[in-house]
Amino acid sequence: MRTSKLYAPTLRQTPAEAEVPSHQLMLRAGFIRKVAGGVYTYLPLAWRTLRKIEQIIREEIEAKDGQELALPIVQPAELWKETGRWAVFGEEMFRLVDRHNREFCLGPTHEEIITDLVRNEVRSYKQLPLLLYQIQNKYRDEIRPRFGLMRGREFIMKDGYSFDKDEAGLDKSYKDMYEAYSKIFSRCGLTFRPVEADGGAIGNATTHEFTVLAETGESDIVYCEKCDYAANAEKSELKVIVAPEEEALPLEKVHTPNAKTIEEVATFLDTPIEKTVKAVIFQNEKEQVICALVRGDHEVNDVKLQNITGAISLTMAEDSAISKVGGVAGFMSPIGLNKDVIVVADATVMEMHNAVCGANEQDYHYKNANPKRDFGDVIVADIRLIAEGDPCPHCGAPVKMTHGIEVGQVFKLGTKYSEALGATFLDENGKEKPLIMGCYGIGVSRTMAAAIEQFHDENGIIWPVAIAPFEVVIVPINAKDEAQMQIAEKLYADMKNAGIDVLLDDRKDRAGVKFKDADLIGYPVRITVSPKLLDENEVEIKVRKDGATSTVKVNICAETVKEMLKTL
RNA sequence: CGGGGCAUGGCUCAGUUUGGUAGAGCACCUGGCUUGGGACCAGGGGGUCGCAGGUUCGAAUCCUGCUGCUCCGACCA
Repeated sequence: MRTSKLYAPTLRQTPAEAEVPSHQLMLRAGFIRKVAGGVYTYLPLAWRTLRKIEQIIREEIEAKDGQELALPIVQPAELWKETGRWAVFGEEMFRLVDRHNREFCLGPTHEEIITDLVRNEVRSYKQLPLLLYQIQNKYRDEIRPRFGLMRGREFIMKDGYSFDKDEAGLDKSYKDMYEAYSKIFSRCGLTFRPVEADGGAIGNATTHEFTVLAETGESDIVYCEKCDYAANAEKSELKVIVAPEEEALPLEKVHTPNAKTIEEVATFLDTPIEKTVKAVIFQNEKEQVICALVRGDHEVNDVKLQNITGAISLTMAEDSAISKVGGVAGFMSPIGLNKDVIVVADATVMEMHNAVCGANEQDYHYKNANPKRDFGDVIVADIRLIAEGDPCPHCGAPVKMTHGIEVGQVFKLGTKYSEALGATFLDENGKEKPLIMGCYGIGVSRTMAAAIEQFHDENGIIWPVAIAPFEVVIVPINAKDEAQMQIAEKLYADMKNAGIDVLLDDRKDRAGVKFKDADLIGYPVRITVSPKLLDENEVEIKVRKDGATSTVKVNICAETVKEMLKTL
């Protein structure tokens, strides 16, 4: 490919709409253009990178006997109604109606479709295990698309599904995919970490997220440096902290004017924050009010809370809902609320003595609240969010926290979809059983963005070789100079013959322009054909990653670069 | 959905407070000159100022409504 023919319009200035590096750089370097909120065109450079990522995925999944197929994007509502997810997905699903008024959606994921396919064809355990996958656009009408390709409404996803006859088979399929994913992200050159994640609505399902470590990541990751524990913060379990025994004092109502936040209350009453109880009020999709109690210095883990209450969605409660259950925002506690409220207390709260909590009355709190005595009937559970320094759930050492971008997830589904859709097979004994399923996703377009988040500098992108749009760019300082162009053309031909993915920047622009573009787009290696080195029959090699330069004779340049690419 | 901000040529923005008929830099076209880090000179093209109403002799500017984008909070690959 020659740059003069390449459609890669670069921008000198950063478009105002972009906030994070990957978004800014993909716009500037001519990788993407926005068409609508969360919807982008992939230009040739982006498409080359995406195809390279996809190819790596294909090779690794097929090494585990996965087979690629293509499921439809347009999907009938009936299948989704069979599993109940037509309602569950809610606003996030792009829905459409055809001329006969039949309902469809644009696929946000494909469990329904794939299970429907398999239930009609798989009859016997002899046909198992089965691993099917596809790579295509997915559609989710996100509340708030942002960060360019990191959270789009249309995005490219690899989704795979395994079908097994028993748990042991599922364990094997899961392990296979876990290994394949580790290889995929390693081959893409990414620094990543598989972390334990929350199984969500499917109870205690086993699931791992593959997370690329990056500042701008939206996931909070906790990890332990002592052992190999790593988990999504919302998943991590916490031990109960038992406060030292104290004699229970009588409950006392105290005036606390203008003290609404827990810090203000603690300061006002001169009480350590560890002896206060914080109430956070949510409401679920049925508008039931849920009062979550944690120690004053702790935070509520809303994912855990959602699982425990079985809520489909949880939002912060409105003031009207709070007053309906007899509470006053800012002065909440379970003491004195009516029966319409669901109270969930963190296990640590129940072990506290003589604590401070709200009095459900403007400007009043209680002192000496003893949860076991005073809080009445409450659900006790682990609903606290882990924080830096909390003990590691495995070994007890203080945990660290970091941010990550979730690029993949492996999930043991079990029989959730096969039971809902009646996908069964006959086992060795002729007995009908539901298929045991697993599902495995990779955000392909997000992986591209994550790579940029992880590898860039003030001059532009720094692609890992494996997923760079081109591995090498040849830059003749002056494309109007015949001697230079002759060398450049020779190198271009040599490298193509050597199987190098090479681009020739034959534009008649000044050298500075071509250098700036090369850095911005981030080709791993740049070859400069310079009049200075012409007499020696040499050219310069520059590595994008560390800026190292060296010179090499023209006749061995291609093989030198070929070797060099293996080590970058 | 709640809360901020923005909308003027392809891009970045000025002009809006105090109405008077649209401007800069970059990009683009032509010619010249130039080639190791986003050159220079000369000439040129391109905008019904997001949309719809209204006020006014006159609206990018004032008023009303809408739309789109974007950032901060609850979802997800």
